[in-house]
Amino acid sequence: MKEKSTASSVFLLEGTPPAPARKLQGKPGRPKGGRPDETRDRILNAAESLFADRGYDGASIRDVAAAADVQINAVGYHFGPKEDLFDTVIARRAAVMESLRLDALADARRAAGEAPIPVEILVRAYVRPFIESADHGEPGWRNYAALMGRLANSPLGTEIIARHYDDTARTYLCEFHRTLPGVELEDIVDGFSAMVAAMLGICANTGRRERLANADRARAAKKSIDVLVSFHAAGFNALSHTNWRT
Amino acid sequence: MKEKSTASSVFLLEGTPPAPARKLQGKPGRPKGGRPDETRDRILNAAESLFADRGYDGASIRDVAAAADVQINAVGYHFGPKEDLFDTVIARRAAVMESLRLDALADARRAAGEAPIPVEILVRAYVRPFIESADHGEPGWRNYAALMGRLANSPLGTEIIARHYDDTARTYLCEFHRTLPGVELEDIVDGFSAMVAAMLGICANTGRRERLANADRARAAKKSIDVLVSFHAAGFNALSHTNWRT
DNA sequence: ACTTGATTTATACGTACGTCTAATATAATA
DNA sequence: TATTATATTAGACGTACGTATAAATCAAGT
Repeated sequence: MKEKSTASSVFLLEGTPPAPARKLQGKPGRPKGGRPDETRDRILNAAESLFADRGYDGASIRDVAAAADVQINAVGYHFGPKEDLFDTVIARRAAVMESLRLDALADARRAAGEAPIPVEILVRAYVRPFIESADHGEPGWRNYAALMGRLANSPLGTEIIARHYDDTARTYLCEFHRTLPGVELEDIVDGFSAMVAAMLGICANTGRRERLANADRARAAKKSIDVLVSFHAAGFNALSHTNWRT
Repeated sequence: MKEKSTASSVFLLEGTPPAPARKLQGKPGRPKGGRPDETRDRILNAAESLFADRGYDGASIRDVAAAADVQINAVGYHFGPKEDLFDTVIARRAAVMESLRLDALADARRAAGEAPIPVEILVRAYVRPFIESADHGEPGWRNYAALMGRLANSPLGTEIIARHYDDTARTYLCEFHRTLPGVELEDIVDGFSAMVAAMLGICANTGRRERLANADRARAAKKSIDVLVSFHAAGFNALSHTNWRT
């Protein structure tokens, strides 16, 4: 296995420009005008899409290799065992997403000054990067969002999510706590979990919402975000107005 | 070597392991005091637990058979192909759950008379049977709840959920619509989806909520239900007070 | 009592899986 | 230029998978 900085891969997330003709040669050995980073990204994109569609166990390394148009062993060569490939798929976009969320939070903090950040702003700052990326980002983001939704309630996913997303979640929870000082942390966490679950459900795009609403197509991302924000901000506010001593 | 050899039979005879506790006899053929229904339930319970832990592809028929203490082929004999086994696992509890939910809705309708049913009552009627079953029902309900959570955002799960749960969902959506007449159906469906996602997230018991709240153990089901109901009822009410003009 | 069907054990088949090794050709480096 | 490192092709290994078949044994109907 080789050790390599992920900087190039993250950079390539912005867009894979040329899409060079593959299968330049059927010969073994390092290809002439080879671009290893492009190969790595092709494998990661294929894995992301297949993991999203079929799950970790349902997507085989052979499937990934075929979709990426590489030999089977190229996958193991670049990413090691299957679990490492999976984690790499999650990690490269988790880093981007968390940075977007922290940026949005920093903006909100700047706008609020010393005052608590309004709940609506907090909710929007957390969910908007995810939903918008899944909607207008490169197609990979849509697969990634579906994959995260599928992972949400699984043991494997929980471990990975903890590793990549808990830090930012805690940062947000502190802000929620500051905005809602009378609410117990456990209740805030329940609301936060509900918010995340709803966000993932929207982006999973299973078609159930459209079916139940008798709609012929998915709503615009902007409307989804607005409804989600309004709904969950009201939920958070209700936590401080409720007396649980029933 | 296609011909069945006698050597293998001899090997198996001398390799007979110590008889397991449950095995009344190691002989082939229908067992003496056999209870086929009990065998079927054992297989379904084992499958339910393993599908919940490892997912559809991650749990093998061999795993299920071993956990149920039956031969591999007993599974296929009783339930057919793997997909049919999976559907049977879902179906048996879905029928019970939907009946509990429709009962709760009927009670609410009776209490409300001709008036709209309050949102809090609707939310509680839908989520309480699920959360309570997962909490103090037979242990299989906990596995079932975890399995449903894992299924929620997956293509396979979507198809199965549609088949078993959409009818009742539509019935509830009608009531929500009656209670919130000024709200578009699509917005109500968004709220309903958020509610279901939060409910499943609670019952999936991944431990993330406890970790983020620095809690050492899960909250009581009653408190979870109360928070969820209060939170989501407020969310639904916000849908009618919001102007989506932008 | 006899026959038929149901349920179990035992075993096998063909395929797909994740991983590994070897060979080879280019890139990078000294 | 010589040498090492890297990226690719090709093939194989051992295991596990879902499923199928045969035989054995008991239950149930006649």
